[in-house]
Amino acid sequence: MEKKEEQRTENSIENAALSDQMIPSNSFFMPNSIFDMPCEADQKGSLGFIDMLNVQDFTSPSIFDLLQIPPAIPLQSQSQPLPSPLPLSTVPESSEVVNTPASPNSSSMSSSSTEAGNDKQTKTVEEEEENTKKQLKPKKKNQKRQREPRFAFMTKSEIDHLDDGYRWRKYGQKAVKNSPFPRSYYRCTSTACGVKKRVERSSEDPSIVVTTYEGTHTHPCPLTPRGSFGIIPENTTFGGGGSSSGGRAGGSSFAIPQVVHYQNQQHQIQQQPYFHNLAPPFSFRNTSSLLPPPHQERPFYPSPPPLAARDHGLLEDMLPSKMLKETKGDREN
DNA sequence: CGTTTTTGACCTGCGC
DNA sequence: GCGCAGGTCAAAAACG
Repeated sequence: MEKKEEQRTENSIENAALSDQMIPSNSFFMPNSIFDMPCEADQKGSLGFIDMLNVQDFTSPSIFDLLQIPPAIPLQSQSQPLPSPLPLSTVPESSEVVNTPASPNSSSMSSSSTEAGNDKQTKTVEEEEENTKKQLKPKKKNQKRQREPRFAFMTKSEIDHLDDGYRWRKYGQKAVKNSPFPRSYYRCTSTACGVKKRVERSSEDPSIVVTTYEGTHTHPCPLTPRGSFGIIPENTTFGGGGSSSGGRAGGSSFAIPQVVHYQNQQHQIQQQPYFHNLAPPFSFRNTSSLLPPPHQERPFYPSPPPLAARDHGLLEDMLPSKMLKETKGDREN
């Protein structure tokens, strides 16, 4: 049983989150860039954090495109150099993570999902809707449950449920084996959107919240009065406009998102450096001290801005020195 | 009153 | 086939 236990333990988080991707460590996706992009998103409809991740098709080019991310891009954008309407035709989701950092700076947040995706990605939004609905009820029969591409983030936060601009409804909570913290399951409240997300705290570091997004939003961010990132609305995280899930999770918090490396085979969450440049773009509750003036919109940097300078100070204030070391080390690599 | 959270039960997948 | 753990459902409760 021990073995099993170990395995399970290891999987607890990875399962939750991953298995699907490999995200290059030293480059989540440059908050500076992505979160600054909202300048554009802002004008067109405002994209939320998740939008950036999954729904790059509404108006602006995918962040991944912007970031010059090669092949391995999340969700639909994968192999889609240009923005296109949701229903991508046939995205050969090569499932495997083909992370090929285009450049040292390119943040390739690959997504690729191994398990799921294939079908859905080829379906139309409507189909997806139906599919989602069906899954809610009749499912439970044959056929393996299909899973969508997933993205996992490690976030240094006091609260479990971070605002990301979308509205989520909690539909379940489960105790995780070998973890004192339960895992919460959320679903996007938008009827046509079957995106889910799981939130759990790392048993190793309670201050870290592992958020796993699964699926692709089929709608623009509902909240975000004015863009999601970049502009930092008060009391907003991830540019979300306000509250999510009823906002009951409220409370003060700060969060430092960090992409987790989920390696299928290694089953290991690498304690990657929390965002190298997590400063501004990422807005978190009560982090005003870390943020630039709310009105300050930042231009999108095609290439990483002065990150090195940035993550210093901020990071050191918030992260364990150990992590910083790792961060540095990672960066040097 | 509508929406969201809570929570126990049920379903599913997987390893043994 | 069995048991375990993850994931989801759905009724009840809580909240605004």
